[in-house]
Amino acid sequence: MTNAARTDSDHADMPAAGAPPTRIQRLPSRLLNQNANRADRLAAERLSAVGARKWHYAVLSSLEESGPASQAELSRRTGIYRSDMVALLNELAEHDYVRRAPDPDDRRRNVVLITDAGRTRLEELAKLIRQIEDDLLAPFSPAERELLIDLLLRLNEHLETR
Amino acid sequence: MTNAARTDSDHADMPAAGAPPTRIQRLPSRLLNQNANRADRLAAERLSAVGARKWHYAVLSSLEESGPASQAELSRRTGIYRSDMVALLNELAEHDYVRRAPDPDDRRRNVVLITDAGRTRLEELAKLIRQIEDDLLAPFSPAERELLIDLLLRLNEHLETR
DNA sequence: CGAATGTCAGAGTCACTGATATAG
DNA sequence: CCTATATCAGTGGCTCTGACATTC
Repeated sequence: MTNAARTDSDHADMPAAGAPPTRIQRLPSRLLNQNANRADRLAAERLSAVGARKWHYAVLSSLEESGPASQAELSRRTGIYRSDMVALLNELAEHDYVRRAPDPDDRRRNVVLITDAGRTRLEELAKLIRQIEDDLLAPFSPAERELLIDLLLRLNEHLETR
Repeated sequence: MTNAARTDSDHADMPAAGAPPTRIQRLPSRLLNQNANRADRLAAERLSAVGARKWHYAVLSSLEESGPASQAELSRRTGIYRSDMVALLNELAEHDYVRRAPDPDDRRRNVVLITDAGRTRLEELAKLIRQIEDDLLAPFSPAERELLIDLLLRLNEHLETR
């Protein structure tokens, strides 16, 4: 009735793999969730090995790609909430990967800049991320990867406005 | 620097839509997450209007599609943890959508069955879910929907084993 | 004045762990 | 004896809300 040799508290009492997908397994929302969770775990595992989280990469990457920005602007770019950005930047600043400087033109703002150490860190994380994404998409051909990303981008755009 | 007329605490300080995607916006793991969250919110909103959650549908659907099962078996089918299944079944049983009967062949088990009321509820939820998925995938042609689901299924299979 | 910024404190949800009593 | 089942209690992470002082 059950399957292989697994002790009690494994993952979530896994199904008998290889079976044809049930109705709920074909639900896009479910598929998205399951894939997101698994991809996240994979990424978190690898990144925690170097003491990083994916948000670190997101922020550093944005700073390098689009230049310095206020925290609110960074928040917009990355999709991370203003309120959560604070602690995140604290983490990055502790390691001197970023620096906060008061904006002379607008004293409400901090200008956040990436440091040299931050750039080095970013390269390290970028390499890791590339490996992770590559493992993630291992079963797909380059064309399929493009296709998947494109579909997800379009879906994202559609859901953005609800 | 900012965009339209939005009060302070909207969503997450949204980006200027329509811009070309940045590096991080093209990351599959990020795309999956964002889409999953948004799809979830959409589903939760609609389902809460009739006092349901997506897990209700998952369980009822599984019972109808694959027949009665023990809680552990249901857990395997749906991917919901055994420990979370308890409260979920309590909710469903309160409304008499499912019933727990002791399994005569194995007194550790409860056999969970769907009731007539449960079947009616399932139909109601299935209709809602169809609408939700339809809205979710609105921008895609039928062929593209199949494609997306197929890609996500394959990805899921791949990540299942890590 | 209304709106944006950085910050903090906390809610709600979800995946997940661990332990226990009971039964195979 | 080891394993499975149903159950309960609790953790950790993440999204998200609300409020506040300061500045535009």
